[in-house]
Formats: sequence, structure tokens, C-alpha cells
Amino acid sequence: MKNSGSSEPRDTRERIMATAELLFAADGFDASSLRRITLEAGVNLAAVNYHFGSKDELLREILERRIVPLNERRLAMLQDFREKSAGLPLTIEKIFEAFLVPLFQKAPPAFGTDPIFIKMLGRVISERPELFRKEVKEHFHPIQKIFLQVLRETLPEMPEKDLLWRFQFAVTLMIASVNQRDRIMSASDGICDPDDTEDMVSRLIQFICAGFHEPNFMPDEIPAEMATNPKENIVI
Amino acid sequence: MKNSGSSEPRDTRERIMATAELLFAADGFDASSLRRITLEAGVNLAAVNYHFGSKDELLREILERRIVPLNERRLAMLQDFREKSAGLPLTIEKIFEAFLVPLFQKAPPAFGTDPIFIKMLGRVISERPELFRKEVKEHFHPIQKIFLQVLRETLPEMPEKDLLWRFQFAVTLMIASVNQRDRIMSASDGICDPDDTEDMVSRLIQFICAGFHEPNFMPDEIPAEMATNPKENIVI
DNA sequence: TAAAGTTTCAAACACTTGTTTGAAATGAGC
DNA sequence: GCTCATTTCAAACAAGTGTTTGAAACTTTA
Repeated sequence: MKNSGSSEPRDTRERIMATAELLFAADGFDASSLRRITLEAGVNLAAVNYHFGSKDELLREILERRIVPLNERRLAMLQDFREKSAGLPLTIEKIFEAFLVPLFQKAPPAFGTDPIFIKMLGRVISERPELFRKEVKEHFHPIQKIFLQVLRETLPEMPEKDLLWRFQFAVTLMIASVNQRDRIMSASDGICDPDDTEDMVSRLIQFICAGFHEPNFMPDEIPAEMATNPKENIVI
Repeated sequence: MKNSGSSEPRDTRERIMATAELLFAADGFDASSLRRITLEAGVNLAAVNYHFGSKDELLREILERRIVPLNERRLAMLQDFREKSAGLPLTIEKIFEAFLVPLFQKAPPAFGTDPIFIKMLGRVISERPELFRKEVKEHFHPIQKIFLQVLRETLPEMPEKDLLWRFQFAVTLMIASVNQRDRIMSASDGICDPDDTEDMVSRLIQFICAGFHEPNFMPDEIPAEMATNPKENIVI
């Protein structure tokens, strides 16, 4: 079943990256040893350090070859919607469609994204935050800035802090929705099925947009219980 | 500064648990070695295995002593709101206030919950899903069932699948909001401050409730792009 | 075909991990 | 006082980690 012999020359890199992405997604970064990765990829243990330099650098390369085309597709979709909107501001729904759909869309491994990558993204974000900080600054912040600008055109009256918080909730929920797939499935007794990507993405967009359609945030709504002495609230 | 000598007899367990919780929250489970935990706690390395049996069991005990009182406080708050509502169904806002506030509320370590615990929760959920599956089934599913029932009383017309998805989005966002604190902070250039707990929780409740106030989900709203051949959408 | 460059491979390296061990120290009960 | 159970401690254990090495096997170039 497994291709244990060496095939084409440049193939080794690709085999390592594909296998590593799969294992990182399934078991996390630390839990996926180079020995298991290379064994399942059918290459020698030393190949990773030969071709990538280190395990961290392997992860960085996997990330980058996915993130760049992902963001290109987001921008292309956004541009497409804009051309069709005849100068009018885009609806919040369309904006988040361009933001979310390319992330969940299944696509050829070389240029696109698919659930395996985003599952890996979700896992590694919380396991290697220091590695991500750099990657996020370089690739995700610029795209978030662009989408925030477009949102601002649609919602010119919304206070900056409200807009930012709601957008961060949207991004947080987006990441977590792939990160917590298994929990969602089992907590709903299988009724919520994250494998039905179309269904989930549509619901996600609806849920997120609802948050943006709300009136501006009123600080008076702070729950009174938070302000009181916590000791008084303990009930045993 | 550090208490390196042995103090009271029963103290060792408590010192280990407190330190471990802190380190697990800051660096994750795998990244926090027993050597570092015991060193910072000022106890001997072998103490963990003597008092808890294993590192996994230590984590399990930390979890359980937090989760049980947390859920007790949630139920107490829910009961309190119900008594004040004079038989009327609770508002969605009140329901999620009872669900969220006790989680973020700062409280004495022995009986309550605080941001350190929930940060740990967020990290370990994605790092040790197999350990969590059991814990979640035992402690979180029952409480989710209760809150779903209360939501159902308030929203009797909503289709079951819609209610479940929106509730799962709420839970997902709740967990992720503590898990992704650092990302939220840096992605918003410090304008969104998760350390301002009152502010964040209020906004979170507003955002979540907006999703529940939406009309029922219409499957027609599925973005057309998801159905097309992905290859056609690639833009380089 | 011969030389040079690239890639593979088995073995070892240096290090860290959770866990176990058996003797020493400490506690309570009589 | 002594005894017995509990707890601490330094040391070692077995297993796993990412990485390096230097010789062998290939490819490519001349």
C-alpha cells in the first residue's frame, strides 16, 4: 500500500509536505513526530532536515504555500462582487462570503485550500503561537485590513471599536468553527454536521452578519453581576 | 522568592495543581514539563506521580475541581433569573448571561473560575481532545442540555437544527474568545482588549443573541460559488 | 565513460520527557 | 520512648524527540 521506495527526485519534498499537513491536522504539531511523518510519507528520516532545515521550517513552508493563494482568492472574489455592485457598498453578507468561502472551499492542493489545511491551521494556532505571530502579521493582518475597509464603507456610522470587536468575533468564530469540528458534532449528537460544508458556511455567514446588523453597543448593558464582589455570588 | 522548602503536609497537592494550571494555560499541556511545574511549585519531581499518579490524571483533577462549581454557579444564576421572571420565558440575553458570566467571573481558586482556568481549558481542548471527550460528556453536555431546554421555551417556533447550530456557534465562540485572546488583541492593534472582561462579555452576549434573533435559516441562501467547480474559481 | 553534484540512507548524537525506585525524613498514635 | 504509615528526595530508567553525520546511491554534466 505504502510507497516505500524512492520515486521521482523532486517528489520527496511534496510527499513530506502533504503527509505532514495531514498529520499536523489530525494530531497536532508536537504529537506528530518526524519519524512518523517520514515513515508514512515513505521517505528517510533525514530527508526533512535535508530539504527543509528543521521541523519548524517545514511547518512554515506548508503554511505559506496555502495562505498566499487563499488570500488571492479572497481578494478576487471581493473584486468580483464589487464589479457587480455598480459602485454601491457591498452587503455585509457578500463581504463575509468573500472572506469565508475561499477558506472552506475544496481546491487542488497546489493552489487552493481545503478542510485539512484549515484544520491544521486551527490546531497549530494554539500550539505554536510564537511561530504564528510572524505569519499572521505578514499574511493575515493585511487581508483583515482590506476587509475592514470594505466593511467600513458599508457601515460608515458604526463606531470603530464596535466594528473591530464584531470583526474579531467573526474571525474568532471562523477559526474555531474548523478547530472545534469534532466537539460541535458530538455536542449536537450529530445533528450539526460540519462536514456539510455548504450548510455550515451559510449558517456561519448568517450568524456573523446578524452581529453586524445590531445597533451600536451600549455600555450600560453590562451585566450587573460582573461588577459585584465575586465572593457574594458563590453558591455551593 | 520561591518557597523551596516543604511547608504544610497537604499543601503539596494544592501547590502542584495551582502551578500546573498556570503553566498549562500559558504554554499548553505538552510544553509544560513536570520538571518545570515541580520546580516552580517548589516541590520534588516525584511528587506529581506520588499524589496524582500521572500527568494526565493531574490535568483531569484540575479540570474537575473547576468545572463542577462553575456549572453549579451557572445553574444558580439561571434559577435566580427564573424566579425573578414571574413565569415568563427568559430573554435570550439573560440565558446567555447565566451561561457566560460565571465562566469569565473572577473567583476564589477553591470554588470558582477565572481567566487562567478558561485559558487552560481552551488550550487543552485542542491539545488533548481524547481526554476531553470523556470530561465533556460527563460535565458539559448535561449543562448544555439544560440551557438548550430553556432556550427552547423562549424560542418555541425555531427549528431544532437552527437552534442547535446557533447554540453551537455560541459555545464555539465562547471557548475561542478565551483561547484566542492574544490574537484578538494583536489583530486589532490593542483596541480590542480581552482583559477588559466586562466589556468583552457584554459584547459577546450581544453578538451571540443577535444570531438567535435572526429569522429561521433559509437553505436557498447558500453561496452559489460553493457548488461550482473549484478549479474555475482559482485566480492567480 | 568519468567527474561533480545532488539526494538518500542507517546509524548515532545529544537531549528531554514521564515515570519508577529505594532510601531518608517526617508525621501521628500509643 | 518507639512504631508504623505517610511523604519527600536524589538518582536512575526507558523511551521518545529533533538533528547531525559520513558513507553510499543516484543524476546530471562534461
